[in-house]
Amino acid sequence: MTKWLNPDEQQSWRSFIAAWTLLNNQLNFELQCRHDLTIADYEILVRLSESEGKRLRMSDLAEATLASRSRLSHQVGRLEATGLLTREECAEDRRGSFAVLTEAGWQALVDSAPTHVTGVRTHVLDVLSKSEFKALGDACRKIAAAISQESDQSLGRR
Amino acid sequence: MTKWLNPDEQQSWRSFIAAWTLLNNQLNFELQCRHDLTIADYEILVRLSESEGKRLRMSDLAEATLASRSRLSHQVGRLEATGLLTREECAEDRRGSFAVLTEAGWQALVDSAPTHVTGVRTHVLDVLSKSEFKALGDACRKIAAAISQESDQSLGRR
DNA sequence: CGGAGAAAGTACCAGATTCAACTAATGTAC
DNA sequence: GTACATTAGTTGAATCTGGTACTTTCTCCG
Repeated sequence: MTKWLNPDEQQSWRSFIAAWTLLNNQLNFELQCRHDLTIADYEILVRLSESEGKRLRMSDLAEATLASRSRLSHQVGRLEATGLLTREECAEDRRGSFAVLTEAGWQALVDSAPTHVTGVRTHVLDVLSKSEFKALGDACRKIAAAISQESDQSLGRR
Repeated sequence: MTKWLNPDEQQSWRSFIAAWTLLNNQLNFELQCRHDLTIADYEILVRLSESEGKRLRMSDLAEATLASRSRLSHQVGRLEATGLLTREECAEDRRGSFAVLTEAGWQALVDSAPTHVTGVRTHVLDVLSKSEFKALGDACRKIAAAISQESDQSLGRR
């Protein structure tokens, strides 16, 4: 028998959905308006910028950004078309390829990061106390960990 | 000058993104697998089911589900095609129309709700203590409220 | 070795989402 | 009451996403 959510739980759950949706829309809007980048683009640039040699294997990048391989492939294609990154083939594993940040990509990130970070600060950090934000982070860490772990298990069970 | 996120803040922020993304994927997967509904479909059915006469004006439904009008219009079209709801014209305002839950739509909701609620419980409520979940809800409420309020203001400023 | 199976990526296709343009009805101001 | 701006909602094209099938390369094990 299903145990339903009580009204409080329901409301919290809906707030979670609303917070994420509104936040994502807003941050995306700001980024797109001022720098012609989507959040997804931005995430990719960030991950590459943080990596050794400003490059990552496609799969690693997909995993880091929680995108499907297919989606990432399309997206990298687009970013390559606009010149923010390039693909390079991988010497050790000739099936593989790297996405590599170009100078233009790095510059795009440098330009857009202040917008994004300021957005996150304004809409999240400034709205919460330190402990509230920490609690949010902790809860989300647990949720993410639980799902990741579970899907590892079901993969293992195959 | 931009004030960057420190590593802890960064990590919490990324957990928030990860939690939402993984959760959404997972819940969507469960719903789609077993009931051939997306989360978005489900949300629409829920909102209609909660409304007077199991009907809502398109704009109200769009607002409730945080969807754009265009998106909602397409989506309602699809749900109409599968028979889960119908459109009815609005007598008071002849520009307007209602989305109305059909018997089949109600049944689809009755069937799928246990899957969804169980999913939310398993992946969220069971993973957190009562107070952790409450903290999550409270933080999200504040975030959502802040963004809504801000965009109201900027609308007002027009 | 060599053959079966797994992994990395891409390509293709179908479905979803956005954007801008559009129709039709309503509201408002003179 | 007629013209202008607003609002409700839809439409179609362009873009984005996700699933699956496919190619190439690697790995493992006999």
